[in-house]
Amino acid sequence: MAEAGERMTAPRRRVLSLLLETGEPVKAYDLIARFGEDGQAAKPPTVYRALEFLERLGMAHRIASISAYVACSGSAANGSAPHAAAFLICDCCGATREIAGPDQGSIDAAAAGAGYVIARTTIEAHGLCLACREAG
Amino acid sequence: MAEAGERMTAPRRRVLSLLLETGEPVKAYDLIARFGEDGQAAKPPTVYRALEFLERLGMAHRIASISAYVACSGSAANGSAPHAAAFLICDCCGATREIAGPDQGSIDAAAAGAGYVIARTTIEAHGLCLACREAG
DNA sequence: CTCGTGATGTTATCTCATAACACACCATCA
DNA sequence: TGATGGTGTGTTATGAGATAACATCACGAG
Repeated sequence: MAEAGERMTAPRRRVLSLLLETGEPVKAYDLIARFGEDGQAAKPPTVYRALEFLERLGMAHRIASISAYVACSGSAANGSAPHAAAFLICDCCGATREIAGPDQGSIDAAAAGAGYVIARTTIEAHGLCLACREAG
Repeated sequence: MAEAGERMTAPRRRVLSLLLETGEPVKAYDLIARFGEDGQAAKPPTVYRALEFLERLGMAHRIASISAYVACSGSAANGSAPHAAAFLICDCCGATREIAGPDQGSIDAAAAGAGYVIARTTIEAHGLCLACREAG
């Protein structure tokens, strides 16, 4: 997966660790604030560059509709290629679940009909989770 | 579609008009800059509020991955309900096509399995359009 | 006419993200 | 072993995207 010469360095590992600890989508500036083990914040480019790296390797995803980042819960975390991501996002409490994307093939087919070749697809489904519906 | 008491007022009409004129995704601050017929810019909340209204009625979509807005090219422009949106986005030239989303039912089913009820789904597929592939 | 809801105008500020440059690390190959 | 080139990091500064809060206005219902 990684291009030759790419390394899992300390800041990248640190950002991945923060994403994994959290388990839910995290804002970039939350990562920046929590970056230093000693409570020291990082500079924004440090974290954004790590996020770009992790996303490129399929170990993290950006959820654009809420401007947040999350560790990949699928097979990519184990070293497979970057993959299509699909998320269920609760608009009430923010709880987010990554699910299997529905039929990447149909998107590719529709794209081919329009002349496009697709590299990455993100599906973001907003609604309410069970707990928030029950809470009214 | 519209809630009782909601009106298509002048600023909303103006923003929709700008979106329709453009035909491609437009940045919010481009709308702000072009808002006045006389070249006067609008204040950000004017345009953001109009965009929120248009999106709520299914007449426009936000494409979060590129922070842009586009008039809906589907049936919603004619007055149907807000609908799932799917976009093909060229990472090279920015050309964007709205396509029929693949099987909203399968997303709803997957969401139900996780306890979620989905209100809005956006699919954003990034890749290259035909022209950009041919251009190398 | 008056009241309530929805819409607008305005100021200020907040959050998100990247450009640009200098320097450090590390494998490799002469 | 030391020159080299790609990759990564640190730092400063700034650009871009979006919203909070509050005052005022427009309009339809009663």
